[in-house]
Amino acid sequence: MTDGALLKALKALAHPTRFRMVQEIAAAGELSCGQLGERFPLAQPTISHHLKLLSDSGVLLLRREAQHAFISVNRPLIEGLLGSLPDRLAPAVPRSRARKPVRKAAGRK
Amino acid sequence: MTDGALLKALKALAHPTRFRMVQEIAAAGELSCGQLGERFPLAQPTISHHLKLLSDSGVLLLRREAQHAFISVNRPLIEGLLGSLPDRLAPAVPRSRARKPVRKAAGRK
DNA sequence: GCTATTTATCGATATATTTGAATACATGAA
DNA sequence: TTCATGTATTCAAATATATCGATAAATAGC
Repeated sequence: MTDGALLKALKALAHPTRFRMVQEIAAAGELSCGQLGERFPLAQPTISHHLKLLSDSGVLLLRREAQHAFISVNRPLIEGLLGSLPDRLAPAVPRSRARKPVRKAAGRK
Repeated sequence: MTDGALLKALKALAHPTRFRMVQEIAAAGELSCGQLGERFPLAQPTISHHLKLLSDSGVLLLRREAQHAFISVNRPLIEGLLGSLPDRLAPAVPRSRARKPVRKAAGRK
């Protein structure tokens, strides 16, 4: 996979309101949009917009029930994709030129 | 520490050009601004601006020598601060209400 | 059907970010 | 000092993002 998905998630998280939204939801387990909105001094359309960015990037999950939308954090993505950030950004030291090929699996493509 | 520094680093990384800049520098070990600039179809002031954001956030380190500036990645920050992202965002499951207080250190505040 | 509730979308405005041309700054060499 | 090189800053324009009021859409209850 390319870095596209990771970049999208980073972009979604790189805003103080959205970052905190994820923290609140993680702490609560699951919240409705309205319940989340009560915790921020922002208009409802603004909350809705931020939630859209977060779920479009995969950071949050939406569960729909009647006219409610319940949101939770996508833990696998947070631990997997975001956890891989250091490695994707700056893979351990590639040293001069790998001391031994370590038998790379058959070569790329 | 608050999440301020982390947010700043995320913001710096959440741009395709800057993300790739860090990758290039990580792969090369150390590059001058000019050498880095050759790898991107952007004007020199633009490169300089992106590098400023990245070093202001601590992701890159600048070493100055004569009229050159050599840049490298701040690996401790990448592994430490960025590595802590999943935990800072969504600290492991707080379960219903902690099965046993585990003796919380004296209570908050 | 109508009404209330909850969330999403549209449209406009305010603010922030990205970009590059021109220019300044810093340093080494002549 | 003057010139050349490499990097930073200033300024302005283009683009993107954040915000909110108004309104739409979906749905439950009547």
